[in-house]
Amino acid sequence: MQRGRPQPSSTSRSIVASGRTHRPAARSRGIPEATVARLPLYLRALTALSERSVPTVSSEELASAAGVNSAKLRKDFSYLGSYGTRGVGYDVEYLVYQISRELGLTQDWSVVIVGIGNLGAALANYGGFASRGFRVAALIDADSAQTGKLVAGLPIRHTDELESIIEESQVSIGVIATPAGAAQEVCDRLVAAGVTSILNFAPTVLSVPDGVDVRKVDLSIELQILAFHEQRKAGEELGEAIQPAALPKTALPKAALPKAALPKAAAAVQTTAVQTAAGRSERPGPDGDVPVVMPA
Amino acid sequence: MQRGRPQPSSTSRSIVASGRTHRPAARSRGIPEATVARLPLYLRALTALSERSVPTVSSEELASAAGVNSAKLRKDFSYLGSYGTRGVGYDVEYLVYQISRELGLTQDWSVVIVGIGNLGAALANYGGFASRGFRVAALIDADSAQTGKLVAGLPIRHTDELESIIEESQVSIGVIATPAGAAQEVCDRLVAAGVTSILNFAPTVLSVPDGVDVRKVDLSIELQILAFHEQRKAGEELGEAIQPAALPKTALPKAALPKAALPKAAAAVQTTAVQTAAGRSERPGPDGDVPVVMPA
DNA sequence: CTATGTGAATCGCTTCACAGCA
DNA sequence: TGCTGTGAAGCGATTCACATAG
Repeated sequence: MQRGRPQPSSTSRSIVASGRTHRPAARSRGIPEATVARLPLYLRALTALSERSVPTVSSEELASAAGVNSAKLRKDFSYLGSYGTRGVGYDVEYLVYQISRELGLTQDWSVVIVGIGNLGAALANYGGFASRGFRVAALIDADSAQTGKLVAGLPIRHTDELESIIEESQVSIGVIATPAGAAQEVCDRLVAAGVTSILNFAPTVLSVPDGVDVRKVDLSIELQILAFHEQRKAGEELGEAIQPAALPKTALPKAALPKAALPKAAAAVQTTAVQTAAGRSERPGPDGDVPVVMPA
Repeated sequence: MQRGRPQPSSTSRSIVASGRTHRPAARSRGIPEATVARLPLYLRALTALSERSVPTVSSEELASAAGVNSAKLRKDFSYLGSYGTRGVGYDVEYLVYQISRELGLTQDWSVVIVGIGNLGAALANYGGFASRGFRVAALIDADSAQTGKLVAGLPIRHTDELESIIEESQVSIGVIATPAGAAQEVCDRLVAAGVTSILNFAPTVLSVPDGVDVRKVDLSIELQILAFHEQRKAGEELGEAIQPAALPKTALPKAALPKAALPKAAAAVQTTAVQTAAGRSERPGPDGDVPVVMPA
């Protein structure tokens, strides 16, 4: 337990989020989460075909363009309805429309990007934003020295205006690109102001009330996963078992591991963590450690 | 020896990737992919505890700090071995070490970042890189006008040097932050030069030979997934069924949908992968997974 | 008595394989 | 004949619940 915070809703569930936040049974008409996650992929492939004026595609072709196998694609589409023609394939334009509608892209969504450092600027300049019904309502940063500067044609606005901006522009999606230490607070303010979906780029586990979806994008985690597999590959080549045998657990029942014995994996972190110290560590769990992209 | 390099083996399998690329049975000693994806999360939480000099944690505490439930955490740790003490909990330092080792963070990994726009710069400045055994060997960009400029203390080098840089620095992980159109070519060169793990930020499905892992981070996809849920929430409030009824499929057997009726969903990607797509893929990380982000 | 470690049940996604329609 | 749509089987991951160690 921890995290009590001025949340609008009742009990502050923690939950996390990589995928759906929780919500056991809330699918409109039951489209599997895994399928939803692939629809954007299909949409992108279909859009490319559409631009080349290709009228129809078979599940096989579309699947390979999207990088999935055809059985999976057909099963995915079956959740949307029977939009194909046996013996022929799928009508590209029609499918683009159906998927767009299913994903809610037939309407505009206002988003705000908080934290305009290199990453925030990159996101602001990202073309995929505007091209799919996402409208950047504002760019927000806590550094008043940045206020007013133009990024991607939009003026950076100060954090003080966050609530009013959300209100005025009916923002429902917030993108957090701040340092880890500021993420939870920004998140809380966004939620309190009415945002119900958050895309978090800060390396922190965010706590949000029920009903709010959080998805995270974490570079550090991705790299670590790659490292794991990379290590595995190296091991296979040499007949496995190269790793320094794990220190026998029994040898050190309690804390007893000489810092020196530990590879610098842990120690190093402190480097950046220091800066993160900004956000006091009163919070139990998450709170900074891995620094993330810095603001301007 | 280390990192071997599979070389663009025979047929250019497509594969794609969000999670592990494929490889049905290749786990060293069988740690589930879903567990591997969570280890970085635990490590981060543990690191924070370590900095606060907390000696031990219970599965319950650590789980809430990492945003997962305790049963899952205990099951995850059980794959690594019995590192806890019944009735007490886990020794923080010891666990940090074990997880670091398991993830391969006890050794250094050289990475190159290709495409130094806003995103590439953001990644270069990302503190989490250096803090976990990842060493940025070089920043590479195709724009010769940028060559030599310093970003995060490192000089930008020209694409022409890509192969020699990989060779010299024994780079095994490549981060692609170029525009979508250049991604596949950069990927091919990285792989040909010996890179066996790729983190792709370009909104494209990359084709790589077997043995090469690709993970992707795609902002556009994440936003679309959020939009889907956002739409669902709105629907619930109003008693569902607000969406403009789908055009009856039967009404337009073939292409017949007036462009104008389609939301402006299309228009932007035009990838290079379309042509090459081939093999099967795999599902993204354990949970949600994927998404995107464009370069400058 | 507490909190880990884990077999067993459950859930969800993927893959198979083929019926059915154009 | 060709390709979609889908029941059913197969698998992996999550959750349950409790035996077990300290």
